[in-house]
Amino acid sequence: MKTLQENLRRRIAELLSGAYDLSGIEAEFTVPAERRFGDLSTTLAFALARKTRSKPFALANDIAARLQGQLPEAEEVRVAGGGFLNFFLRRDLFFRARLEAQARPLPPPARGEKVIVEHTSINPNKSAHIGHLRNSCLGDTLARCCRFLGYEVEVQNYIDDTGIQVADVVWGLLRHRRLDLEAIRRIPDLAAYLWELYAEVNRLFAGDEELAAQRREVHKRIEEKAEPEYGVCLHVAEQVLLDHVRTMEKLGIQYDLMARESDVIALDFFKAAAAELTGRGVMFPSADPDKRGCLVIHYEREKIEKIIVRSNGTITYVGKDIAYNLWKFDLLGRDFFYRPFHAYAGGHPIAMTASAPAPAAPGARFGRGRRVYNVIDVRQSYLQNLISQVLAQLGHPGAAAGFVHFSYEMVALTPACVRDMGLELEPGEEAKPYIEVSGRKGRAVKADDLIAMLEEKSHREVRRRNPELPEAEARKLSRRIAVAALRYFMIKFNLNTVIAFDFQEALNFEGDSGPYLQYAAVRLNSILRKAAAADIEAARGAASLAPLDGAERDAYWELALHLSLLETQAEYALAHHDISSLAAYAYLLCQKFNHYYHLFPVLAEPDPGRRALRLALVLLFKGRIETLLALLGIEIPERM
RNA sequence: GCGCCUGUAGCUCAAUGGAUAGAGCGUUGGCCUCCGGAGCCAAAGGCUAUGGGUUCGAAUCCCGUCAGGCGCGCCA
Repeated sequence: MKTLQENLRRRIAELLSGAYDLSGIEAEFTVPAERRFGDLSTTLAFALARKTRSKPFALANDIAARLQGQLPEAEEVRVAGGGFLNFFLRRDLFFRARLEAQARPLPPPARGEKVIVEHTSINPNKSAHIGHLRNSCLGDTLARCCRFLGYEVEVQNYIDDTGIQVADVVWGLLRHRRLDLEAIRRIPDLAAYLWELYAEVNRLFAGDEELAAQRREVHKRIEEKAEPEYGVCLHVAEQVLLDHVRTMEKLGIQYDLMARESDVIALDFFKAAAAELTGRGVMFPSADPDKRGCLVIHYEREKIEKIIVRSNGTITYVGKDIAYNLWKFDLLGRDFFYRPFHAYAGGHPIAMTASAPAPAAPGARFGRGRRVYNVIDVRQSYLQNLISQVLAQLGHPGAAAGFVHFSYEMVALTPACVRDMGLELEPGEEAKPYIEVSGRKGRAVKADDLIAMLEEKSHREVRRRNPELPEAEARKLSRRIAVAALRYFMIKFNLNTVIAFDFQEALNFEGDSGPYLQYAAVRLNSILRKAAAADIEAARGAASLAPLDGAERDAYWELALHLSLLETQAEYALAHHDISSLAAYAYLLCQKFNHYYHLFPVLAEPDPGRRALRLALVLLFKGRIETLLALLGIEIPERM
């Protein structure tokens, strides 16, 4: 399809070049809402009319006359709706090309461009929650999308293992619960244990100066590598990180590199960045008396000074993040050391940064991205914009252009949902549209709990429909369905839509949901199995749509046309940062398919020509939906 | 105060400046004489918050107004 659109665009430009100045105007094609308008539509005439200040309708008619009969792909060009140029494709030719492409799929074009996707990046001090799931599902789908389009992709997860959040639970373990490292090592599900503890210590800290001072002291001792705090901190960060990896692996989400903040600090990345920043005058001593002794950067957008180096000489989060992001583009002149961290069941390794040469270091080279996607929620826009500004100020326009804050709105809880979870509402919160998810306040749905609920519901449904299925099979199937439901739910909304989390909606397996997509694919596979058993063969080669009668031909053609748009859709999703459009496309395809096979059964069709054509469409659909659902991280089960 | 985002069916959301604003849930009514009902068909439900403007064309772009959310720390 892509080449079809490109061919059309090029031919049109050639045919019109003598008559019109098309500079700055590109023919973009869309599929019109109704087939009677045509198969592909372009608003070229409107754009040209605007430019030349002429009437679009007359212009469109002239263009149509010049194109008529000159395009090998198009049967006819018509003008409608005041100036739309509508193309009616040569259907048999098009359909044969689709069958051909299916039989001999081409690998994606190599882009020769490395893309880094940073996602997840959860503080390693407690289990993951639903807010983190949105991040990871978006990030993973983005990474899959880049890979599908031919980019080399590296997935990084940034671990803030030195922050105050980890210090909080270290304080809780050592001073509040009075455990030693050995006792801490014996805690079975540490991340879940800390989930409770983190909320508890934050309640204790609130308004207690004495405890707040203790907390600062613990933080300081961790920074100074003093025992037992430092050892407990390392243990906690590593164990919780492994817990996050396990949680995400359930959803088919994998990482290539864990980048640790402690290594950014130990290797003094900021020193290299600071030299550049001061050299270029981007960072300078503040003239503000309140910020005496601080080094700051002027944030142009909001005309404020952001502190990068505190008066005591320590570096803020932003400072470390600037250094880390310079490293991602290979603009720092320094590199981490690396060590193996973990290997997935399939063999894929995760590396972790290190601050000294490691004995069994992985061979892969990390970083050196041409484009960097930071999947971080919208609340960090300010800091991400600042980094982008700094990249430009340091004389790296390419990096500034390739730096993308892949920003999305938060997941929140409705007041009703908070109450259902047995949690207290603060005064005034009842009237709010939604309430922020907070691990600190213990106000969140744990990712593992939600996954378990989805598996439980899915298991009940599976059991009801397949009572004879062995239990192990039923469990495996339930997991796949749960993953589909969750991943689809997390990406189906626009990025700037706040998800006001609702159990009923998240647990929905009907209609606009992941399991609906799986169901369509499962039904389709069932048809193919029965066709194979009955030795029915699909049409191929010089197929023509002629054996189909009117209504079916239109429905058939409609589906074939939409099936061809997968690559176009993926490119659109990436270019516009619109992951949800892929979910919508998948849903549209499955709806169209369900509709089609209800009207036009394959196996019961007596006419062999028609039957072979229908089967060819089912096969075409199978190929496309498998690819598309893989892009969304959704597996297609044998049955369900 | 400054910066960013949002307002669309009863609810939750779509709609790439484009043709008659679409889905799901919920409601009402139909459909297995079947290739599996996690499905299909149909009905009801809309002054796209509001007032202007730009455009051949506005839910979409611009300016006001109203209502909500997020960010702006020598936390990370």
